[in-house]
Amino acid sequence: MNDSPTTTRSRKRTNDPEGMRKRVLDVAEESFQARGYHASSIGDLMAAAGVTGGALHHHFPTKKALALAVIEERVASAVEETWIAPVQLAGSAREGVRMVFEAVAAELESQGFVRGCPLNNLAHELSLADPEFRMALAGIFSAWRQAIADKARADRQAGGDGGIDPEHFAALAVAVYSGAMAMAKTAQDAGVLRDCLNALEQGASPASRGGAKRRRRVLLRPGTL
Amino acid sequence: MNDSPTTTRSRKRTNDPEGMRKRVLDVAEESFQARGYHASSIGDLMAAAGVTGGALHHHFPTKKALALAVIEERVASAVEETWIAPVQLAGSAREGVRMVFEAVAAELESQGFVRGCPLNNLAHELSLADPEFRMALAGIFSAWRQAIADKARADRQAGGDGGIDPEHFAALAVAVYSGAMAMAKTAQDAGVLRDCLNALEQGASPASRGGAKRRRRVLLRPGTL
DNA sequence: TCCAAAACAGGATGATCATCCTGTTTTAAA
DNA sequence: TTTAAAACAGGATGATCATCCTGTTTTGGA
Repeated sequence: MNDSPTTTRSRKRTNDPEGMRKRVLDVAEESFQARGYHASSIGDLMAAAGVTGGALHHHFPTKKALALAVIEERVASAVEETWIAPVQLAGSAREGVRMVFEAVAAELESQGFVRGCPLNNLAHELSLADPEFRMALAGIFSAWRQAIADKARADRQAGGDGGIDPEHFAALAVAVYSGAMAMAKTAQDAGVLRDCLNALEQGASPASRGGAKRRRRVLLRPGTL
Repeated sequence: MNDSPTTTRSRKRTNDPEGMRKRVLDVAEESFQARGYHASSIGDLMAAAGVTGGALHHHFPTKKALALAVIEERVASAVEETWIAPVQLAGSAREGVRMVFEAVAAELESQGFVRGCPLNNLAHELSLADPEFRMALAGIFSAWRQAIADKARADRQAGGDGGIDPEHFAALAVAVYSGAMAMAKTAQDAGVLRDCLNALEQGASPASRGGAKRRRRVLLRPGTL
């Protein structure tokens, strides 16, 4: 923002490597999410973070190293906070999934636009670009699925009766969320999250049960952004 | 190389605007799928298609115009051939979905690698980049969902018995496929497609508690076409 | 205090990219 | 045959990009 006064030579500099690294990661996480990896130039990132080329290069020698740090430190923790912790705290895997879907849908609707799932956004762009990217992203998907499967397994043991295979249920939950977010991002409408949750909870069978289903109102005006 | 009747050394050029346009679209479709939009340079595309800059610029003035053509002419028809037509020909929406999942899984397994869903790949990278991209991609998602919903609606009328809302079922099917393909691409393993299909067909319920809930009977016998 | 390493500054560099421009050849209608 | 537009060739151009390089300042032990 502003530097030293004009007349006084306040050339005092305070090193703050952790803070500077954090600012770069903040900006990179945001830009990768909004514009993607290839569309985010490090020049833009430098300007947005207020960081010089030397400083950025000191902390992240290459753009790839920066992206890897974003994936491992930010995307992973976003999945952890949004999905893994809530599911572990929920009464059951099924209920945890429902709560996350509803929480995300509500957040997107109040926010008014959809930028998509950070993990899926980067996974689509980078999985085939570099094996290191791919492995880092695959690990996050794996942890995500595992957390849901663990919860479902615990449910099964507590309830005594076995339902669907926990691993399969976890794969389904992650897939539905990922795909619904893709559609929500493209349509800029979070309503599809509710549609999918609704279908999931009704048994996912198109013609197996008569009964009441209700249509939910979409709060977002289509066509915005 | 003596196919020309005249032995003059005048290099005859034959204009083939449609063929040249097709070659460019072929190469662009392939590269956008494998590397993405931003990672595909038009220089690479020119070399791969054997086309000069002037010719490429004549047919596609900008890279954006080329991508829009790929989306509208290639991605849309890929979804049509892979999903819409098979679902319409299937015995039911549910069965059509199952057949597509299995066909894609089998193809990916024999192929040995996973490049992902063309629509989702471009949707993730381009939906937020440009409103024209976003609308073109949203239209394909919409047609995809609509085809499945129409089929499910027809099933319901034919069967008399009403199940889940056809629109919701369609959203779920597209979401599960999209998300499963994202995971398959990142893991480079198509097995998750089978996991998700398995979970879908078992009712998507992770555990039933103490016999309070019974597995729902599905109207359709397996194996009918 | 001294000094080496870490932290930071900021310009340089070469490569790459999408687009544009001028000119030539082909095509089809007049 | 004439002619104008379409089709194609291929280099030019300026912008952008990621990385590197040289130098300066700060920091934390010794």
